[in-house]
Amino acid sequence: MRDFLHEPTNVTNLRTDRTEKPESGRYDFTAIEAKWQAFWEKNGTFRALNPGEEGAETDKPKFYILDFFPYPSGAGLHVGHPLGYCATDIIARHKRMCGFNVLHPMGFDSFGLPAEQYAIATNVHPAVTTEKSIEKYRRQLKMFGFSYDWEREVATSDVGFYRFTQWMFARMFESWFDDECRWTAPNGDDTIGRARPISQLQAELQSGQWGVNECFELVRDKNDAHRREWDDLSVVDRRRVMDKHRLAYLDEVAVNWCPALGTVLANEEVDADGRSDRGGHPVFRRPLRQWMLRITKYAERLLADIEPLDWPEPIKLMQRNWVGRSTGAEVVFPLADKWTAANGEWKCLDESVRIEGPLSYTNFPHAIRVYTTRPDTLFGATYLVLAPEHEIVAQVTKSDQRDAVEAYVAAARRRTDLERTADAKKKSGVFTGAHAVNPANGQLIQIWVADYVLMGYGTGAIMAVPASDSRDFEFACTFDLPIVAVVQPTVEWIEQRVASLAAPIEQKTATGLDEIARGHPELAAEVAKCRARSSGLSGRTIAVLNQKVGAEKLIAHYVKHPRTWSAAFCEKSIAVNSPGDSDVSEVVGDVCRLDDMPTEKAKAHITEWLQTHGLGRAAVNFKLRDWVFSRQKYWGEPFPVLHGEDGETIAVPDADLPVELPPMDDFKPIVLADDDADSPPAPPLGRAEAWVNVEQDGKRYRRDVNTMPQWAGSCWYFLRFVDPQNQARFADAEAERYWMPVDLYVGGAEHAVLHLLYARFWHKVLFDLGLVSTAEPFKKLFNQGMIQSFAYRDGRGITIGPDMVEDRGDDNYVLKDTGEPVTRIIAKMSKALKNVVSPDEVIGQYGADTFRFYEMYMGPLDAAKPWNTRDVPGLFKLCHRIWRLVVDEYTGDLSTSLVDDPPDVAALRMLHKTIKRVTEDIGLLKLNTAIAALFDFVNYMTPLPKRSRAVIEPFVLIMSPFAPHLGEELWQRLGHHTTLAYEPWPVLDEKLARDDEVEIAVQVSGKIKARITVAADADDDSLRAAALADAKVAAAIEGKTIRKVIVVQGRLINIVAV
RNA sequence: GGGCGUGUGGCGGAAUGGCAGACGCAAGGGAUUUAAAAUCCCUUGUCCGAAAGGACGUGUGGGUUCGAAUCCCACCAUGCCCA
Repeated sequence: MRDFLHEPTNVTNLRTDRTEKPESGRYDFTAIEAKWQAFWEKNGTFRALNPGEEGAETDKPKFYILDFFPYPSGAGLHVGHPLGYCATDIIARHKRMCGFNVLHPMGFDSFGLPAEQYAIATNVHPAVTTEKSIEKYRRQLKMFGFSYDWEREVATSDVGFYRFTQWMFARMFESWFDDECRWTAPNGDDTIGRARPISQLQAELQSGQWGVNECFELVRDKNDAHRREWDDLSVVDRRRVMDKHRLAYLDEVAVNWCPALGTVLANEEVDADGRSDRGGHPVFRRPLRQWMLRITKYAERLLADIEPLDWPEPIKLMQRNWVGRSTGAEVVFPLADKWTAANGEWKCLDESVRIEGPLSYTNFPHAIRVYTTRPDTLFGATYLVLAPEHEIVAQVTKSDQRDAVEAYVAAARRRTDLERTADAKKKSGVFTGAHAVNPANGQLIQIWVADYVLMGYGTGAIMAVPASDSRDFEFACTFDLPIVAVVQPTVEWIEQRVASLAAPIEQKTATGLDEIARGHPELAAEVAKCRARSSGLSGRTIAVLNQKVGAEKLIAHYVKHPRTWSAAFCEKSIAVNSPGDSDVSEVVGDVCRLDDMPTEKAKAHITEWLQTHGLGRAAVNFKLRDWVFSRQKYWGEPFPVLHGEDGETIAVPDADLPVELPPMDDFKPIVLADDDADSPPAPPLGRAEAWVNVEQDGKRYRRDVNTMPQWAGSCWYFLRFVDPQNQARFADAEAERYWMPVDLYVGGAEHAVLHLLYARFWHKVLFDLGLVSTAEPFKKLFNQGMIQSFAYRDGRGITIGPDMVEDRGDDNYVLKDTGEPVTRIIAKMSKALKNVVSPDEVIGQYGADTFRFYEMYMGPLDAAKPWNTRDVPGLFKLCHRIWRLVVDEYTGDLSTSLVDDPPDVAALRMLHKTIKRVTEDIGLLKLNTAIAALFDFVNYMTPLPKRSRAVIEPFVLIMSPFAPHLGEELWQRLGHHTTLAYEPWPVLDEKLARDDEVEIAVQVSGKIKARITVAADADDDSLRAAALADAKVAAAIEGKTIRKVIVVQGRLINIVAV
């Protein structure tokens, strides 16, 4: 029977009955969508023209609307990808109809690890698999009818694209960052610090304007004692000076080395157990020579410039936290066996050391330098902790501790940063046997090694103030190190501590409160009373406690016995015990006194004291690290540099770009034993001998065998979209000035920090070098939510995919096999759960317009929401109903209800209300409620016997951004001969969008008692009178006195009566 | 462990200080049909009630306000990001 129905001839024969619909009148989405996609492509409907191109209307305002471009994986799109694409397409189409020149491009982020892994797994070259994946994505994307200008498509792995990625890298290699450059940018911003061509640095040095010190740092002061002149430097040293300043530089840095994969991994490619994301192989921290980008130089500007951007506040916050700016001080802790402070002066016991000039933070041998955000707590620094990698560890360790320290350092190397800091409870560490001098009070303090201190932050050493830092507190408790309170806790904090110490009384332990009670007999009595009541301590009880004992006494107790409170007070407050009554006779010079100072003042005061005595200096620190920019992979951009045999590294001349990735049959990395932490990396490119060895100007060089990370191409692809065919430059300057910045950038929040931060940094370098016109690339950012899927959970809490579960209706779900009931939950789409939905099926069954409607109607664009296939037919029905507003399904002609008569006022009102709602909601990216407005319009129109063309035509226009194929088809059937893509957006008549009469709720003392209908423009007095005149209202206020009447225009009236 | 977000009918959601549940799905009823699908119309938060009507109701508990889903505090649950 089914087969029979699918026979086209038989179907035709069956169509004798009037209820069978002839071909011409049906909503045939397959034919319609194919027809209009072909039409748009053939007519170049969505070609965006650059200034200077024939036909370009540069007088129009521009709108650059961009999606996060996808990574083309082998699996193809799932329904999560197009969510943002549908939204941007609606905006783009709306903007076109509002008279904007719209740039709306699409491309592919096609270099990177997943493609390479896929290629290795299938043993097919990544170039081949990537091209296939892109074709699949392109075909899928085209099914949706997106109005991309496909002639602007780019792929980051195309040589025509990555030659400019290389060119930009070369610019960074040949630039340095001038911290002190004050300049006014073309956009009018006054800025400090600028990337400049490195040739300018060389010129300044050559001319003798600037010099360098022993560390090859720049010295601008001609009288600096440590200054050396360019002319006095050897050729090698001159080269070192240059290399030290480049924005792209080589350095030994600690990286995640995975021998089994033969490559370093990014932090996000390492899981919490210190194993590789792919394959679960061990990962080691070890120093390796890597390409680095000096993003830290831009930390201040990355922070400052994010402020005015129209980005979601949480994303801005995440970026700020990532940059992690903090202010504090760097402090010198002299080693106890090398220094004494006698007669008001530091004396070095190591006679081989000659100190030139006065002691200072940078001129203080045999000392440990720490960075702290809380220099005001220096008097509470009771020990020092070094990161296991700290170079001074071996030097300071005493012989009887050497074995223990070395074992500890070796073990720490096997742990990732994540592991080391994650488990805050289990503190580990080892004493070096050495001591340092606390410079504020002269006391000897122990030096420990512990892996909760990371080499990457600050100086790799910390001063531990257990009373003011929770990690130090736990560490001090674990190893029984001294705890001295130097900041007086606040009343609120003490109250909260009392509460949390008292809370467990009921259950088991009362030790915390007992400790307090021991110090204060009055309190002990109260505690006993509470315990007798066996109710624990409520907030009220604590208030009573405080009244009897007084918060001041509790605070004083904390200051004396911080350990008993089992928590550190880490906030800002008032300094105490600084120096308190400790013996400070050993201290150099005048004693620094901080007691009674608020934290900020104390910070400033001690920082100045440290500076004066050569023991420290004010410092700003960032969590942001320089960007590790090389990978030992095949499928990425080769570095456009050459390494000479003499150690010289030069950029490949621009004329020789691109440096093409050599074709290799064997593109796999050399993999090593899992635990071979010390083996050298062997990138695949190293095996391309013919490619690696080059000769230039008679000199032999080797190419760099690393490749760039996946982020590289995405740092600037939006610039290439502006002028994708340009062979001479990454983009024509005039076109760049016209289109940039991106007006709206839409994508998932998962790239919120890294991609967006890297792209901003990259853009700023280009900006400093005068290559682009805007300091920031993305004006407005919007994060679409994740599309989730349903899954099920059984009694044991195990998650089960939908294929195992039977839906018995009414939220009743059971296991197919056993009939065991399960509950429906919302989960991520994953292959493992088999709950991934492919757009191909949905579009095949219902069409692209229905798909677009559905995804936009699911809920707010930025919210995570579950895909529910069962809801899709509702939107399919909407397409049908819109169709029938215009077309007679039986004949295929225009509907007989469609008339040329002028519309009645009610219909006109409905139209203008709909225009208003849809227009406003599109502007706010609230596309779900915009579609609800379309539903309302259709619901209103459908039962009407006559529908005026004058309301239907504007409706077709405003629904067309959502369902463009349907829109175009209806527009054509309504007698128009051109695309509606550039038809002016219907003009709203505000007067018609508002009703003459409105229903107003009348409350009596906040409860609704009646509803009255009044003129929309009625004033307060007449509203009040109308409300009081209502019978139900009169009944409700019977016998009461009216205290107040609140009138909210157009909303409600509240009569307060008692 | 820290930060940020979310919590509303059977389900997705609407309302961001002013009539809670728009709109859609699902469910039920009716019209049409030989029948079904499709279509069109109606009902549908919970509880009490035959009905009229009433009470309750936006995770929980408190607070601010004439008025709170919306703002504040605490807690619970859940998601994301970072460590």
